Amino acid sequence: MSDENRDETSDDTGDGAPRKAAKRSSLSRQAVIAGAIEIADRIGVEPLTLRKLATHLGVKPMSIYHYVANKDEIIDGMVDAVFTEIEMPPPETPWRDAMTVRAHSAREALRRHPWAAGMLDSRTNPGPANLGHHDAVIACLRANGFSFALTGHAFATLDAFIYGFALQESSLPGQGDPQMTDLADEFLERFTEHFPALAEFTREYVLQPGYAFRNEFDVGLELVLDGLEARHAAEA
Amino acid sequence: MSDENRDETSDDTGDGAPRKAAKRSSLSRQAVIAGAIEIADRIGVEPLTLRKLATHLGVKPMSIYHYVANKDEIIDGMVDAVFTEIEMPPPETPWRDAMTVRAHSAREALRRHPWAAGMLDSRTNPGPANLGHHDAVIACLRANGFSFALTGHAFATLDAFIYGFALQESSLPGQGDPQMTDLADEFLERFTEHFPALAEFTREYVLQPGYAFRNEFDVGLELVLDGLEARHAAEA
DNA sequence: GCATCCAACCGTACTAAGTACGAAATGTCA
DNA sequence: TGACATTTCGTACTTAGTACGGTTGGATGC
Repeated sequence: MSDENRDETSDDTGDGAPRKAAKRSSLSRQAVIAGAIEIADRIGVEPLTLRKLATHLGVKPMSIYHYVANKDEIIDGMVDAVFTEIEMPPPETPWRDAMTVRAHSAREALRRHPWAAGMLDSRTNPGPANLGHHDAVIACLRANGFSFALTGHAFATLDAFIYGFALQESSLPGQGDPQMTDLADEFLERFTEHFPALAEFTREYVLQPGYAFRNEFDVGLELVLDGLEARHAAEA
Repeated sequence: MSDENRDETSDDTGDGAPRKAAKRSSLSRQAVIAGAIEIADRIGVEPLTLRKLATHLGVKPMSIYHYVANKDEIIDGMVDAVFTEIEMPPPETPWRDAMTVRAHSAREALRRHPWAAGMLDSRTNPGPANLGHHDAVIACLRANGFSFALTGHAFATLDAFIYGFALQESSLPGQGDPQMTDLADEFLERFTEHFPALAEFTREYVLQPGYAFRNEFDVGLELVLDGLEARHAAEA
């Protein structure tokens, strides 16, 4: 359980460190994790099994163990791979724009990989991409004159919002799902009496054409950024 | 270890099926779910098995299936039981106070049951306590003059923040853990060069006496509420 | 060319977990 | 007390993770 080598296989096209040349290898740690992500994107993490992964990769289950120690290591790798997809806050950019970019990027990544949001707990050891991303975030805020304390607040609040939003989004039934309206009708019929406010809200707002939960992200983000901006101004 | 006074009022789950009084039942759906929560609080949800649960309840595994259809139903019940512990926004209270109360209460509940935060995805069907809680939240906001749209924004943003914060908190190493400092030292030594901003932030802020991540909750919540208040005022 | 080596790959099998099926146990009521 | 319903459990099947050791085939030294 004490792993310490998180360095290898960071080269993708084999240009950098001349690791052991692949002999008849069609497999690699990268390929394993990438394959696992493909499957998880399709069916979710919980139904992801090593056997399905092996089939997907065209190998037998035990072959996988040559590249990872166990399934947990695969999951950790998957989560960190998602962080790879998140744009860093661009340097030389006002903090608010930078945070907006990275927030939207994170949200997109978590939308491509809905299983990832719920994985953030129980994954106690962050990978290098995760660390690198947060390093960049902190550097950006500090460079813009944020105190340590305000940096901490911004960091915690933005991340909580982003992850929490992704979590909510991933537990929603498919948006635009044609049967969503059916479900909602059923829902309304059965629950109007018990949950009148919720029913009314659903009927008069959520079910109206043009509503999409995902749009709430922008508003919420602006709201948080407004709050940070006010505190930043007060600090100066 | 056989203590068996489970005096739950034998009760249906609100689905309308009139359950008959248990005859020699020391078990019940309630007891099953309560036991599962106790175990999950101690060891987490993933290591929770029906066999461990059965042992904990003093019965054999298959007995559990008389009260629940399968393990998923237990998990759903557990999540909804957590919502039971969350205080509703008190009526006849200004919205900001009401939201503060329920946010802190939710956060406490999710801290008592750290496994719950990550369970919110993949649990597509909300239970009655969940629905009831959100009904009360919406009712509170609407009664305070929030438009449907602003209610939606408040709802989405607050929940995202609360869940996201709980998620972050649950993935943290134990606060006050005496070895946290050791870990941090190790962390700093190894990562200062790669992640200078993160390292500095950790050294100069996180490791300072008096810092506790949980305090970030209050600041973040105020921040969100400030934003909502401004928009509410603009709406009037 | 050939023996050797070693990484890559896989066959087998063990353990644990969810749970189907039906039997056994036990309490209620006529 | 016996018929019956409810509750509990014994057995066993299936799938998953993975330990362990064997097999394979290209690169290397002779």
